[in-house]
Amino acid sequence: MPADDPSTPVSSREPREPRWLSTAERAAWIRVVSVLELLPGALDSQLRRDAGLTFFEYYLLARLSEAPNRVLRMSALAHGTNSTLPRLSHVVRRLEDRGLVERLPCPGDGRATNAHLTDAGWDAVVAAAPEHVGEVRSRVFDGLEPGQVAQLTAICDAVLTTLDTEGRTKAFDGLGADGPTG
Amino acid sequence: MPADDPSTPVSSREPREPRWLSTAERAAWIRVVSVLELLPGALDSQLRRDAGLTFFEYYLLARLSEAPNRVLRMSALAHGTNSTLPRLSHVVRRLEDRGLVERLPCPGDGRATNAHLTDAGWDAVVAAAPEHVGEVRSRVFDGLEPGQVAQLTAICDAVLTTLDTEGRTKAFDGLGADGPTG
DNA sequence: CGGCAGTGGTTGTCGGTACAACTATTCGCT
DNA sequence: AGCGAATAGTTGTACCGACAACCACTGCCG
Repeated sequence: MPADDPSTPVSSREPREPRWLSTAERAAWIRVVSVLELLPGALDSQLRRDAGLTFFEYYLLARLSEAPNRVLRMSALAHGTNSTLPRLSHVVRRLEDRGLVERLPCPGDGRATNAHLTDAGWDAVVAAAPEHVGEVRSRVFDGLEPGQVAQLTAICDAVLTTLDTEGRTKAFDGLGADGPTG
Repeated sequence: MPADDPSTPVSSREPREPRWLSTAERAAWIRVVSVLELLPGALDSQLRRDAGLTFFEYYLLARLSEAPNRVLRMSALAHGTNSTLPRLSHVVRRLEDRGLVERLPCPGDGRATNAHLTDAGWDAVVAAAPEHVGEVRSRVFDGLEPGQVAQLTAICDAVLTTLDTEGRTKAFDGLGADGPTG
């Protein structure tokens, strides 16, 4: 319990300890925190309202829709959605109950499970996509100038370097899942 | 249910419907989504591990620590944390159980409640701050060049324009809460 | 070919958030 | 005054995600 002067707000103390945030960094951070708090909620509620899907569910289905044969191993899907296997397992079970996805044992590796996007699942993503993309546009890109899009890409790449221990962001390099090779 | 060619991934179809994302926007968006997914988790787990606090709880306490007399009305606090009153009410109750915050009826407006940061609460934020700031640095700012910090600020401001229906980001302009004026 | 570490997934439980009622106080209007 | 509308918070429920324990299969190594 440091006995610092209690009349001074925590976050604006002098950098006696090295490495407090600079004024410019603080200004940026406050805004980043707001975006982290508000943007997921906005995306979630639009998708919920218009498609009955979570933001996470939507991206899961979208990932599957892009995969060869619309099939991906659970671990590859977890990787591709920046998620964990336990979380994914729960979500996929719910989606399976709704008929949007089905789980098949992976031929060639008895441990693995393949997730397959059903026709109903495909229809659901296709139906949800236009409005979702519209939301992303109106919430994010409409306010940005072209140069800022590139800046944003570079900034996120820099952040993901320390955050994304694997190369999750890098496309699914043909990690096709219908074969045993995995 | 559009009957689009099922062999084409949803997200790379031609812009027959206006307003699909451009290639550059898509590149940016994929990264933004990853950050939205990974960063909160990283911040949460560091704070949980080192201070027993949620990211949200930490920011709530930090906001209170910056307020005059360390007091804020619930609605002002909800506003300042980009949150809702129901959520805040639950969180504050838990923090009150832990002795970090106390709730007092607001003199002058019988409907309102003032949240007050206790000494224990102050100590908790002060103790948690250095490591949390270190985490923010290492996760976000260490990878950025000075120019990118300003870019990030501008980009978030643009996004928050459509997201932040009120001027939440703008500092608590002396919305002091110990008086009835609110 | 038999044990054993490592990999791939699933399940159980708990904490946290959203959403929808519901209560209590204040404000506006006549 | 006094009634209705609006404001400020709280509570209840249901769902989602984190974490830890657990099971099943594979692959290696003697």
